[in-house]
Amino acid sequence: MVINEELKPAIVWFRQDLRLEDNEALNVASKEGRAIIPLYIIQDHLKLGTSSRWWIYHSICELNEELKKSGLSLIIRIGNPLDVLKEIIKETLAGSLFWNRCYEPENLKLDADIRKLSHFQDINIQSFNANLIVEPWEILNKQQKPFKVFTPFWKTWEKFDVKKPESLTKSFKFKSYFKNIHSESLMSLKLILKTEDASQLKNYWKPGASEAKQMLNRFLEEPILHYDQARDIPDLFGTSRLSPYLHFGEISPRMIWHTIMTKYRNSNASVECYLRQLAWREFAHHLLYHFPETVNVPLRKEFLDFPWKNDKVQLKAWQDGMTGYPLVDAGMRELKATGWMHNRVRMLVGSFLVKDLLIAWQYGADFFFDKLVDADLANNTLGWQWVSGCGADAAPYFRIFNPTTQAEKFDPDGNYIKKWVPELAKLPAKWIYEPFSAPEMILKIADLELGLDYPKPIVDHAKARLLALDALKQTKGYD
DNA sequence: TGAAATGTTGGGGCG
DNA sequence: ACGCCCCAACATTTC
Repeated sequence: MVINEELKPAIVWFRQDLRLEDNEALNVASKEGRAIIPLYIIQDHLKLGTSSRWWIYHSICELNEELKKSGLSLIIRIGNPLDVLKEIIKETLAGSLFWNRCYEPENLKLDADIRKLSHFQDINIQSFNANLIVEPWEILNKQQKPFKVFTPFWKTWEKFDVKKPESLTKSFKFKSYFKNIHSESLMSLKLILKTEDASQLKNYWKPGASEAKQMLNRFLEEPILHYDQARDIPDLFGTSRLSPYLHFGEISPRMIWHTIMTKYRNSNASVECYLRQLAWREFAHHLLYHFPETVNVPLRKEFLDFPWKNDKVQLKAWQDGMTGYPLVDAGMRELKATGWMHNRVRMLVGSFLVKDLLIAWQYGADFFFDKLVDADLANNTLGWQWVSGCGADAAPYFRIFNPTTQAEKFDPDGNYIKKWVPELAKLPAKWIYEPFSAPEMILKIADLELGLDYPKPIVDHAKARLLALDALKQTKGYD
């Protein structure tokens, strides 16, 4: 039987765009007037962290609910996307396949393979931009090369128009596909994603597009106006905490940008400071696209033969939040409990791992990728290469954070430390940054025995700093 | 989107 | 009143 061209359904493949609003692929498909097959594929080969798996499961449930309200039901499949897509196209005789672009090297490779399907099948394959304000290849410097420094990138980025989000009306109903198609159940998805490995995250997060919008609105009510100051205090709700929602595309950067602009037309310094952070996200994607090898390899090649120590026992102490430096440990424990860490503290724990412990940044990046709910290859890579001094616009090698000074500056009352390292809660603020310097009497009163209730420092920061400077100085390119 | 070392200045104590 | 020293406080340089 010949299927009328008009009736051929469109596959909308959801990837890191788990929302219905400002979703180009979905919009275009619905405008074509075809029946829509919304699809999500658990890619069996894709690297997914423990926290990401938990997040995806809940996000998919949400997306499914939202789709149902609009008359669609999400099809979930497991496997190699190329095979899965071939199968579904064959099954449904789909006439179009749409998705919104992802920018990781593996995903780009995959996209290229999938596009080739149109050589063998009569199918309209298109991808769209819904996840970045400016795509990585759209920005180049005057020499037609990618930017390696943030500020000039930002100056250029700022000048681009930000496309207005185009959204479907609330009561909109999609045309659904008439035939039943096999889909994995949410229950089996839950098992496959091993969500129980991170079940404590439910105490801190609610994945999904509607929560993303609420969080944005809450942030725009007031916190954004103090962002430039408050963002450095990990104990405050000074940052937007939208990173996981942005990573999974439960909210789009364009939605954020336009909501901010509508509310604060004459933007003040604090608002601009926040917008810069959105640009950092785009800068990270820019770098990942142009230098895909930097996922594993330092951008600055003189770091290739850096004499890392990579001590496994110290790595474990860092991961467990048992270094004996309270702010470092507070951060690592916040990460373990909540799947998130305040950025100020990310910089400190990063500096500590790489420079105090001389453990290669890749170990830190792997651990973060597994534990973070906002695990994002572009952002994670940029962050770790930045703190190590081996990346683009990186912190110079001699910039070594002092865990005590940072704590005094950014956790002035020790509230953040007390929250995540409760065994130190009884210490007076004066000693909470350096329990190992406190007099015996103070420790006794605080009911604290170092080495028993809380570890002694695993390294002496002052000595570690000198060793790091020495090692870094010998790195080629610095003399 | 550091921190430590080194340099400079100026007020106060004191002979 | 003056010079000298000490040392905060701040500025500059260095890693």
